[in-house]
Amino acid sequence: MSPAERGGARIGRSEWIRGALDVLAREGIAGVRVEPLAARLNVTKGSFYWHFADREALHKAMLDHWRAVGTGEIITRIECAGGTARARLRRLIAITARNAKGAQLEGAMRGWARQDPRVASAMAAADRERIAYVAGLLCALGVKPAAADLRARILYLALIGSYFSAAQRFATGHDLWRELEALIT
Amino acid sequence: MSPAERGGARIGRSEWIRGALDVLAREGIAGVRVEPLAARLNVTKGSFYWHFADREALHKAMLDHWRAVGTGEIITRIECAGGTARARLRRLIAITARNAKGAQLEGAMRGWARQDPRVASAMAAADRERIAYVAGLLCALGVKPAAADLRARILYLALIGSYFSAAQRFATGHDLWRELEALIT
DNA sequence: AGGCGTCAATACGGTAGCGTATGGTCCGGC
DNA sequence: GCCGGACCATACGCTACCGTATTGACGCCT
Repeated sequence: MSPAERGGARIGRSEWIRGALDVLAREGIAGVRVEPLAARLNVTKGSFYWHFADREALHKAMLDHWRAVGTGEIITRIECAGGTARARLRRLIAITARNAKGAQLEGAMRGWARQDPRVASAMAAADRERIAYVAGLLCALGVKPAAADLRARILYLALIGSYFSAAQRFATGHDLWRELEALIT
Repeated sequence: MSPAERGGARIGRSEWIRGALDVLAREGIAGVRVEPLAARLNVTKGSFYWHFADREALHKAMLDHWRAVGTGEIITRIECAGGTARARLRRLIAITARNAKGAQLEGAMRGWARQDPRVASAMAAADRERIAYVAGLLCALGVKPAAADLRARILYLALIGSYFSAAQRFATGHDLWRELEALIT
């Protein structure tokens, strides 16, 4: 049975990676298995082993893709939108604190990082970059550098925490983030 | 080969649960598998299926155990130690922000909760209880109830975040928590 | 001493997933 | 028209793990 016969189309490496990140977001890295993923993509694993040497290669590709596009995406978006430092900070919080899709993936990545040192070090690099960005915004708001660093870390930890808060009620609500914003500026 | 011949001892349900929680903390729920766990405990799965109906039953027992002893443990410890509200808050932060062992388990539980609604609801209940406790402490320090609730949530989110911060450097350091304590009181 | 309850070892069948090998289909260039 | 490369299907062997069934070791009670 050829792909055309089944109505399925031929796919490329990037479709595999996208699909894998999708599964990662919902089931964690343990859910990223070749054959179930192939079924989701309406192909067989014959396709997979054409594009990838093995499962490990897919994992590496997923991480690389995340590093390349997932890491700085938010910062880029905010910087492009422009505005004052306060507006950027607001936008950062608004974008991050909602946006369930990205939060799912971020959370799953952090779960993955707990078990794979390479992922952990990629996360650490992303964390450094993002915290530095937030600290810069706070500096622009007149917070002294030393305090800005501490407060950027607090804000960032709270954002990470919101990805894992089982009680959605506690992590959402504009009140919460407005209060936090007021506290750290 | 009997257990005595191998130097191994007969074990009970609770050893299985403890061992399973151990593995959960290190590898996530997907790592909790019957046969590897049996090997770790120096028995065979013959023992497992004596104590549990199936893998699912172990998962349920793990969750029950955590609910029973893991949830309120910290609060109890702090309340027993006594002291002023500020001292209790300090102790809470100190105990929670370090103590790698508990953090590992908490993190793994939160990862598990992402995939199992029963775990998620247990986590949510624990979150409610703990946040209410922190809010109570803040109230005792003179923070108005509405603000106390928001700030308790902020502190709690930051603590959760610290479990998942890939860059340890960012989640540790007494400066960070002292600053946070100063901000919310 | 015999019997019973508790716990564990072992052997077994079944399934899911990994990776390989091989051949088939489609499509563009010549 | 055919040829080669890109992509996929299929069949296969292998391992890890699940759950069951059966038997065996050990302690305790009478």
